[in-house]
Amino acid sequence: MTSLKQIARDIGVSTATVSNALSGKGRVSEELATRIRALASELGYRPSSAARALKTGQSGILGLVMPDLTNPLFPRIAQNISIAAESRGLGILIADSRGNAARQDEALMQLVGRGVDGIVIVPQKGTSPVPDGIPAVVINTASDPRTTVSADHLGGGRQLGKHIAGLGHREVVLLGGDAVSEVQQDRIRGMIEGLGPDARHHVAWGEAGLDAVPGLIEGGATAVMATSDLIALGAHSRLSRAGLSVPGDVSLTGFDDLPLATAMHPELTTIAQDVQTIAEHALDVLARRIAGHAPDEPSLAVPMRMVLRASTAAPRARSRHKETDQQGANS
Amino acid sequence: MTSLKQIARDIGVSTATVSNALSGKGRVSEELATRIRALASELGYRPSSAARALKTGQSGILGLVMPDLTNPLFPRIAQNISIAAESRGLGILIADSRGNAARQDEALMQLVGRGVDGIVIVPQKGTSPVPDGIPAVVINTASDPRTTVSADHLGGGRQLGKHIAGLGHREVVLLGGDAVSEVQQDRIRGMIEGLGPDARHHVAWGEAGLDAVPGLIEGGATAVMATSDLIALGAHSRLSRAGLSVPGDVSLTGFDDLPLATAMHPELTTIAQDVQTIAEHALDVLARRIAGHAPDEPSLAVPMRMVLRASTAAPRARSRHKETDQQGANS
DNA sequence: ATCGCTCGCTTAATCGTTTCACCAACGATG
DNA sequence: CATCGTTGGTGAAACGATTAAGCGAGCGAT
Repeated sequence: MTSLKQIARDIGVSTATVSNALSGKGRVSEELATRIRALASELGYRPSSAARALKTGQSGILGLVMPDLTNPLFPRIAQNISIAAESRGLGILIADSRGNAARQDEALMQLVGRGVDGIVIVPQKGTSPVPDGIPAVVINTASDPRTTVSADHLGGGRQLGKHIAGLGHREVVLLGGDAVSEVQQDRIRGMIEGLGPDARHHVAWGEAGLDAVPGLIEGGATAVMATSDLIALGAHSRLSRAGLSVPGDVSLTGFDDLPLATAMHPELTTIAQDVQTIAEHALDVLARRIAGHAPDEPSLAVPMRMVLRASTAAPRARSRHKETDQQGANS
Repeated sequence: MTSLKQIARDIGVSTATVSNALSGKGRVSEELATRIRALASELGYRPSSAARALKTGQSGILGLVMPDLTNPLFPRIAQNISIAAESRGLGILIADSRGNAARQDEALMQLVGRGVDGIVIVPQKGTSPVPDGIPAVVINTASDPRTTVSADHLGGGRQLGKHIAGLGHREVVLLGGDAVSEVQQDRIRGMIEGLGPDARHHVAWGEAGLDAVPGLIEGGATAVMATSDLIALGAHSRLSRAGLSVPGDVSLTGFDDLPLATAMHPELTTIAQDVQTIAEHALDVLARRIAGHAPDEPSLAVPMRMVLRASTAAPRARSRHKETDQQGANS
């Protein structure tokens, strides 16, 4: 490894001068500076990040705590955080908390121990860790007061709900995967608001909820809104199997705009997070916190973008409309 | 931040003694050692990783270069690498090369610049970077000579091929996403070998390939084998739309056992990579390379595990079997 | 001729840890 | 009693970069 000392000796100046020449900070004659830069690049000089971190107290590395990388949405966040970090000259050290709240805290401490300058947290379902002694931002849902930035899940649900209601649907199945997740609760709340008071809705969760879908349709519902594209796919399969076509008999919406949304036929109407904006904002705030400013900023909800595809349409006029056979509660 | 010096001053010994007591390396009386450890944990002492890295020349951090985090398979690899690294006391610095070969080299250099001890590379399609001056391992496909460890894509294809042939299928559509990818080529080669000489096959690529599926089935094929679950999903949708049922009319297989494989109905027969073993092996080799041993090890192909689900069955006897209408070439 | 200023560079301290060489004390040994 | 080995510790030099302070030289202004 070539060090400042090497270059300094070769050229015949002090290390301070070399440092100044390369960083452009002190006063160095232009002629000498170019000579130094030339030699540095010729020797393939790379400053030791360890030494720099030791001296400056900044590692230039951020920690990223993810609940579970295998959930298809999180990698998108990870990728965008990573890109945003890179454009700021920062690196990303990831820690996967593997769906476990205890591991989440441990991961946090590990990152701190490795000397990261700040931490981005996408918390486990139901938790909101508040790390102390280190700048951090939290990406979750706007309804969580400790969140720094998030997609506007509520508003996203509202958009989809309005879309479905606008098509004329008056009885809708709302399908969630996990009732513990605040994100999913927000999405469903939003959908309900968007549907408005004139539409009936049935909320169903998990595998059992999926299995209940054909029955609910038979009971008069004309649309299924899922809190994730994956769940929508499950619903679609069950509908096909029951002989119901999308969007002919049933309209179907997802959430997140995963790759599978376009792999399905019909392609899925869904709603996409603006992950890039979220990542940018998160890093902006984090940078400010690291710099010591802005101890408390209001949390930001980034609007979601609806992606209209082929899985939604106006409800088909039914021959026999069972008004009475309503399952589930209106809440 | 509490430093060794602090503790040393508080207890009244030298920093060397504190360092020895905490690391258990030098000779320190048991009584003093416990006293030091007690104070250290009381003050919440965290050794400065920067200082340690500077002194020892080892950062304890590995770099991970990924082609594209949004591809659903890679996060699984990332997660397992991250877990394997953690159990070895190492951290993972990720770099996403965003489907771009130039960015891949750049990411590599960035990681080196950040002082990582070694690098794990999952290369872009068609590339095999050989970073110089730093220990590295490559995860790709066994047919690439520069690969360190990979899933046995060839063998996996073979297993699926045998399964399909064993069910009695004699005319099969092989569906790939991207002909440039060596991994997909290996998978298809394996499938062909597994099907054996008695079965006819049609190889088709990409979107156009997907659209050709119903026609090929009409022409007499009774099974579709895709090189990825996502592609299988696309095929499934097109089959349903054409009025063909799975597995009644057509058997369907995927690759990778993504979450969507069980979200579909029928659940998809597919084949899973043993990502954990791959990650473990990769890190073992990398650790040895970092330690300076084992400059060249034979590349390892980790067997894949077939997951039999509901999307495959024996072909239904056809009323009119068009022997002649064969599209595509047998290679 | 002298003062003060800027320019261009050097000196040296510092970040926190690790590690090697050395030393003092002390009991055991020949 | 001189010698040896062991125990428990200290001192100090690194690792590589940053940065404040200092210093001689040249030069224009007074």
